[in-house]
Amino acid sequence: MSKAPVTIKDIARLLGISKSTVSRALSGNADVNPDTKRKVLELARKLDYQPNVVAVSLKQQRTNTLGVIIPETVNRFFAKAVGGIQKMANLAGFNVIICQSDESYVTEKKNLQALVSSRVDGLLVSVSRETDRYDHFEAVISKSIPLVFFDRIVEGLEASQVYSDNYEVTKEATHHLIAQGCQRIAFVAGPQHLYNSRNRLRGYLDALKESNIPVRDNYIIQSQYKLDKTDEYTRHLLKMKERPDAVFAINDYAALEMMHAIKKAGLRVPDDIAILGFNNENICRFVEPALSSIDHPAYDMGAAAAEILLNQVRNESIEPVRRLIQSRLVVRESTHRLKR
Amino acid sequence: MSKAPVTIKDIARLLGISKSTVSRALSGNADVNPDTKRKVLELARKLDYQPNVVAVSLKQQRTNTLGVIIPETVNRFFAKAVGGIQKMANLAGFNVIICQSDESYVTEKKNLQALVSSRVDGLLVSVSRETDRYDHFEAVISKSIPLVFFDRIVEGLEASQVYSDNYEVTKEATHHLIAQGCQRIAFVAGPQHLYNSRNRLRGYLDALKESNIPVRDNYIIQSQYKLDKTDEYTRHLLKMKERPDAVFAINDYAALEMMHAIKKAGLRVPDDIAILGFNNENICRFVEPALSSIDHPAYDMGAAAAEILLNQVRNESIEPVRRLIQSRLVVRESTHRLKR
DNA sequence: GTGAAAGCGCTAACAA
DNA sequence: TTGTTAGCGCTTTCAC
Repeated sequence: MSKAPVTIKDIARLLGISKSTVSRALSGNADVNPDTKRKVLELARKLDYQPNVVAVSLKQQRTNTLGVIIPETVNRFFAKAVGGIQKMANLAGFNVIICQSDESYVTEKKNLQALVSSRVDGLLVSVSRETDRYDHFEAVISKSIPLVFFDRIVEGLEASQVYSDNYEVTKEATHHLIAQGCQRIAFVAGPQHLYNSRNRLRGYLDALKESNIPVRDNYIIQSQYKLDKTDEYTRHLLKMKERPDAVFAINDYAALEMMHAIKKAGLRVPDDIAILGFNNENICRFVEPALSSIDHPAYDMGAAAAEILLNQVRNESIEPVRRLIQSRLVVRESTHRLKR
Repeated sequence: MSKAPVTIKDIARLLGISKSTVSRALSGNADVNPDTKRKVLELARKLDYQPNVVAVSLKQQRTNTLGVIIPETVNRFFAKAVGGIQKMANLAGFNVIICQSDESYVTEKKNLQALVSSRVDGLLVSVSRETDRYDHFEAVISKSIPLVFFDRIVEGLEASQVYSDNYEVTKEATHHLIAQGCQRIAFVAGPQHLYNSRNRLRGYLDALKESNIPVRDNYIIQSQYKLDKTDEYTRHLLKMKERPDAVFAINDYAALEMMHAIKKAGLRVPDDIAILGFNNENICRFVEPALSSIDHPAYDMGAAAAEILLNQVRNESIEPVRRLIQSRLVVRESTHRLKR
């Protein structure tokens, strides 16, 4: 039912000129008789002519489009990062296609192929939790398609990386808990094939070591892949003989869920158990006690990644770049113990 | 620097056959000598051939792509709706391009033009808060591009709509507050040119009317466009001579912020002031008191909208459809008063 | 300043 | 079963 869209051919026919002239008039970067140009622009506007970017893309061998793969849009961190990406891309006149891997390697690989097939000019990727092999990225790199990882980065590939200092900030946060008098600090760790999860765990362990606090394996909880087991962890932790006096949660929502359970169990936060979140969602400020957390500038990471990618796309030089974006510890009530 | 991607021409040359044969072998829906076919597929895999969908799109005059315009990805409601859209689209072999209007009419219009220029096969739109005229949508409709509005719908256009019963559920929720003994119910209303905001306000007003509770204008707060004035509203409400005994917030985050301020002011929720949110975020369950809210099935709305659109795209019939998705009131502690 | 023609990668009607 | 050809909408070289 769809009417055929207006093309330069239509305009040319109606004006009795050739389509090359119409093209030139429309693009504006070639000499065209001002009078002809005016007529063309007028008619184009009147017919609501929209250039067919599909045709332009085919001709130019570039789509002015960036492909993005993130684990999930409902994850606020990535939603914000996408905001930064889109901002930068649009400023540069680029479109953005967003795919979700749903934390699945298989889906991530399919997304990648779809984006390559769509001939995006470059790729921005935050890998899925499940991804522990990188053949699909290697294929992209061998095609010389510019690729920038952000946040959930992959090491050892010829690709740029925008990442935050998970190691440093986690170490700092652990020291902060220790300074509050906490000695039995539980830590919920993510999958260890992920760069970020590894660094967080390292930061935690090194902080303990630096403070001569023995590491106890049963305080380290290995979070599962997909299932949300926060409920289970919490019960497990509360039942321990030597109950932890602090918990480093895997994110803010898990922290709040834990806090809820702890309070239900008749314990006080932070005096019995201090809680630390991850991501510094808005909501941290509005709960009681207000939740301490670690702030990652998601928007900035997305923007930085897009900036690097756009540079590579335009310069045709894809020399890998590494950019660190600073995270920071935000101390609120949930980890602020009054000194005794 | 980017290497030229492998094309069917390359495969044809390497195999000493014509590119039409390669095309046929690859597409699989034409008679090709099984032996030739095998050779083609083998070489294609070996060279990691990815069909150029740009060329296919130009040829076929359809892109197998849906365009989506939402106000913001950081809004969880839309993030979830996008999840539903992508699921349906991918099942049907369609890609999705997502644009954010940032709640701006101008950006929305630009997004729309970009998507039309990209020759998407259909459009899914939730209008920006600022949008109060619809010329840009009319232009799309006059081009016979299938268009489905979801959640933030527009009335009076030849387009399909997927919406939730804001009127009914708001009325029900208001009656619930009244049943709890609330008589002075404050209501934070959204911009009245928006269909949803209008219906919510209507629901609230009609409930009061049905219960013979006089409407008091100063209990109705007109929320501003962009600025988050929750802080200001709350102080204003708390300072009133006849302080409200219930507040209908504009969303869950605003509700939590209000709850926080109310508690800080030494008042109890729900006994002094009951609070009702909107959207039923996960977090509602983990705050104290747990927040009553209204649940909108965002994912389902997105999925339903995509389903309708895909139908129209495939059938070439764009007879507008209206689909209602049920919302529901979720009562928790923040509006549950013990009867005296 | 303008037009004719070629070609981007692919599909499909037609011919062989 | 296969090859030839035309053409999707656009840009760009070349010639005038």
